[in-house]
Amino acid sequence: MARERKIDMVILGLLSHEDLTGYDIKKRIDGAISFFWKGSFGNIYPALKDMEDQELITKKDVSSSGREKIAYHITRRGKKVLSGWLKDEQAINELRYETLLKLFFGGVQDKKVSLNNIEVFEKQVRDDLELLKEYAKTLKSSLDDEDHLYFYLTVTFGIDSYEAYLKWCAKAKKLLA
Amino acid sequence: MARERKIDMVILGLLSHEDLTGYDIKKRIDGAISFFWKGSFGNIYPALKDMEDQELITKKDVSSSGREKIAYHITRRGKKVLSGWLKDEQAINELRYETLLKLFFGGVQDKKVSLNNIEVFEKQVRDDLELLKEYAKTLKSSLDDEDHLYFYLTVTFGIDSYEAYLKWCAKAKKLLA
DNA sequence: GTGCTAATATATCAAACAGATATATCAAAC
DNA sequence: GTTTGATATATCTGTTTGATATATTAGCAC
Repeated sequence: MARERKIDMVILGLLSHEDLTGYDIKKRIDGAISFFWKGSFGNIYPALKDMEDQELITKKDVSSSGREKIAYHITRRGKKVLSGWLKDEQAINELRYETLLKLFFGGVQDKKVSLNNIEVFEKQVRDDLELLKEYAKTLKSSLDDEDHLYFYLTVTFGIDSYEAYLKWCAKAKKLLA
Repeated sequence: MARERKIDMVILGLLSHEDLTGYDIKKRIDGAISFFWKGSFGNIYPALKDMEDQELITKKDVSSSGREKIAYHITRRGKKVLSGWLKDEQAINELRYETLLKLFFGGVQDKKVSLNNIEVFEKQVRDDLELLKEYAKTLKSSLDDEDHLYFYLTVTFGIDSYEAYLKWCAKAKKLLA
C-alpha cells in the first residue's frame, strides 16, 4: 500500500553524522549523493515534518537574528529505523535513461539522429567521469577513515560504469556508421 | 513548468510500429524496455486519453464479444511529435540505486551488512545479465533488420554496464574485507 | 461440463517525487 | 547604497509508481 518513502532514509543517514537543516540536507544530496539518488525541497521538507511527528528526529530552532533556521537531530528511534533499512536486503535499483529510450526508437529516424544522440550522451558521460575521478583521487588518500571508504566505493561504482558507457559508445557508433 | 511527459513518447514510439491496446503497451514496456524505462497502467491509460484529445493518436474499438478492447493508432501529428522528441538532444539520464544509497551510509553498521548488500546486488546483476545475453544472442543473427539493430544496441548497453558492475562488486568486496 | 486459475483488459486512487515558484534574509561585491 | 547570489523555509502542479478494483476469457483439471 503505502510505499516506503526512501527520502526518509537519505535524511536519517545524513543526520546520523551531524545535525542539519532542510537546506543543508538538500545541499548534501546535490553533492555526493545525486549521482545515484536525488532529492528535492518538495519531498525533503514534508518528510522532515512527518518524521518529527513520528519522533524519528527532533527539531531545534537555531535561528540567528531575523532568519528562521531549523536544525534536525536524529533520535534513538530514528537510528533504529535507519539501521533496520540498512539490514533489509531488499533494494530497488533503477535506471531511467532517456538516451536509451531514444535509441530504442531510433529506427523511426535517420541514423544521423541516433548517432548524434549517442555523441551528446558520450560528452555528458566524459564530463561526469572527470568529476568522479577527482573525487576518487581526494578520497583514496584517506581510506582509513571509514566514512571515506564507503563514499569511495560509491564513487568507484560511478567511474567503472561510466568507463563501460564510453566503451559502449565507441562500439555503438561503429555499428551505426 | 509542465514537464514533458515521457510516457507519451514511449507510447508513440511503440505505436509507430503497430496498433496496440493499453494492455499491449504495458506488456511491451515490461518486456524489452523495462531495463531502462518503466511504465504503469496508472500513467499509460491517462496518457492514451490525453493524447487522443490532442489528436496524436486515434482509437479504434476492437472488442470481440463482451470484452472491451481499444486499440490505438498513431496519427501524422503523433509521428511529428515523436520525431521532434527524437531530434531533441536534451535527454535526462538518471540512476536510482538503493544499493548504492545503503552502501553510502554503510558506516553506520557493521561491515558485514554492507558486504551482504553487495552480494545481494551481485546476484541480481548476474541473473539480469544472463537474460540480456540471451536477448543479444537472438538479436545478433538479424542485425540487418534496422529495428533489431537499435534493440541490440540497448541490450549491449545493459550487458556492458552489468559486466562492469560485477567487476566493481569483486573489488568492493575485497576493499571491505 | 464445471470449476479453478492465469491471462487479458480497462480504469482509478493514494502516495512519492520532481521541478518550479514564492517569500524573505543575509553577505559580499561594486 | 544597491544589486547579486547564497541561504532558508515552504508550497504547488504535474508525473509516476504501485496497489487495487472490476470483469472477461482461455486453458486445464477433474
